[in-house]
Amino acid sequence: MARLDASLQAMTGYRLRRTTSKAMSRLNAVFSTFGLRRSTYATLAIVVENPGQRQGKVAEALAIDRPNFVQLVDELEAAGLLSREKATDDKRAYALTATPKGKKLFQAAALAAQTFEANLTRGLSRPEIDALHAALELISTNLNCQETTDGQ
Amino acid sequence: MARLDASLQAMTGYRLRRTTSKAMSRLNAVFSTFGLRRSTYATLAIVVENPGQRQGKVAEALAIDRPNFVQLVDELEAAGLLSREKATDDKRAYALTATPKGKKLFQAAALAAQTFEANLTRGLSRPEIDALHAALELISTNLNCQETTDGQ
DNA sequence: TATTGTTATACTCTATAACTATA
DNA sequence: TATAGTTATAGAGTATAACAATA
Repeated sequence: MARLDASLQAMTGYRLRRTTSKAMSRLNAVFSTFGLRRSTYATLAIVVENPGQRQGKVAEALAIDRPNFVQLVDELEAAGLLSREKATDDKRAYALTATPKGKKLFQAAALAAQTFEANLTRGLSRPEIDALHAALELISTNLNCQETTDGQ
Repeated sequence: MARLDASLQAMTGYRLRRTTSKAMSRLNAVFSTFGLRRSTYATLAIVVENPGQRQGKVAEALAIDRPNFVQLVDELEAAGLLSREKATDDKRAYALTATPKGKKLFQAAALAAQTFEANLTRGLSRPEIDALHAALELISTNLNCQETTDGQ
């Protein structure tokens, strides 16, 4: 007998889960050397590249529920990596901006992330990586549409 | 400006995470109609298809830490879906076997899982699905090998 | 000594209800 | 009344140390 999970391996969902789980664990290890996790790195990435965006918009872009995002921003702010500034046009809202320290840390972490990416996709050609991304995109789209078709 | 996470989208790791996260959430919803979760379904699948396997071997196949697997088996046993039987050759070990009720529930849940799979991969040809699986397999292999090469 | 299953524990991620201050 | 950010809380998944029974 080969693998006990032979029939599960036929399912894309199972393969996605197994591969992603392992990859995310390793990626967290990469970021931990910078005092970051995947979520704080991703937050920093968006804030560095989109200065002044509102907190809620950043949370939405990352598909993180707003209540959970509050503590992420707290953490990054406490570490001096970004700052909350009152939005001029809406006193309820905060605009997020990366500090110089935050930008610098992000650049270093991004380099490590790219090295990780290269190791992750080693053996895949550029067209193969593009095809992988396209397949994941299509699956994402299918999942969005399923909201409607599932209930029938 | 397009998407706030534009640069993150260039990374396979990020795409894997976003797509898989959404898919797993939906898959849990599918299994919940059978009183199952992904983990209990996967356990049931292996036990149905590999009767008499030891608890530790099943946990290992699913990459679930043994302490965490105990409560999964407890749950399935309490629901009358599988049974623990003392292994004949090793008094420490338990052999897991699905009950008739467990087999029946698994068959029904497996059908729902296949429907979910079809919706998930809608728009992908069989060769494209195979290529996706191969890419995920290669990435998994790369992740295993990185254990060695990362530290250098 | 090492291994199987177990207990206890803790940490992260995720999800929801409800509050406040503004709009 | 709705929205932005917040607080509190609860559940699932994950990870580790340590124990009893057995090998």
